[in-house]
Amino acid sequence: MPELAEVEYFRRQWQPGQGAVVQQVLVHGNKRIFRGVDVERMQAALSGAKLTGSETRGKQMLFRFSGGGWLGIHLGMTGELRLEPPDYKPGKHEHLVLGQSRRSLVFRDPRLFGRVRFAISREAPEWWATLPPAVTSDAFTLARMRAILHRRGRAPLKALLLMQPFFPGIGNWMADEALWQARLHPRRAAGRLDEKEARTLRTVLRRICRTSLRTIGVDWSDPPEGWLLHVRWKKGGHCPVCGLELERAQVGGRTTVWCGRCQAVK
DNA sequence: GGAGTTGTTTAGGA
DNA sequence: TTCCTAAACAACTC
Repeated sequence: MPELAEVEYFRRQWQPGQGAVVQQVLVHGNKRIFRGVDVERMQAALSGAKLTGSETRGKQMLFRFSGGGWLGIHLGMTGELRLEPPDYKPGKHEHLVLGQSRRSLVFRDPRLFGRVRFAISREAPEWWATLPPAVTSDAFTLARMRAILHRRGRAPLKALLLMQPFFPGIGNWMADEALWQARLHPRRAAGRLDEKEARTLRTVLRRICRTSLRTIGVDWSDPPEGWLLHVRWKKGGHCPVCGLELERAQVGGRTTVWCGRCQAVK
């Protein structure tokens, strides 16, 4: 499920726990989810620590704790964060529960594609500090957009937009949405865009990120009418602009939806 | 029962 | 060396 805005939504779910002390840290099972983490050290460090802040970058989340603990969470394909009552006993797919006096902060992920990281340090850990600039940030300039298109010139646009080092937070539906709004065919080679198309793609990407953060990211409300998102899951869905039945095929290894008329190949 | 899934990592070939 | 693709990971729904 989670792309940029969904990740932000889930980060907010733990917001009521900010400022409160974690009394108990429950970890469920073996778990590839915790690969690379010294789980006992994490449990020791977070027990008695206060949750002091959190942020998202792309699909990554970081939770900061008193005592220098940093908890990184990636939701994978099916992860979610939620609140449950105090003394909550984790179910089968609930891998991490931070028990506070008034609530439990729960990380659930049935498919185990998610990932937990942990560090103790003064500054944010290296794997966090080195993440690329947000698509919505000032650093995501037109020059940067052009450089990315040039550097991965042979990649199909759809595959390029899914590369997290370049477009942090963009996932399958956002990539399709952006290409549809920019009227670009998903199989177009990145290096073949002209100046105007590159500018359009950047503008559209930034708007989609900002708008979905203000809707989905806040309360899971719907993005604007007329977005491809509202029809892309339905089989036999039609283009919101021209009404033509949408195309559907694998591009860049992922199911891709586009309009054969509005996004005609050049 | 089989196909498909809003993500990432890795192996292997070009 | 660099870049790209397909498979693997795992559990659920249709």
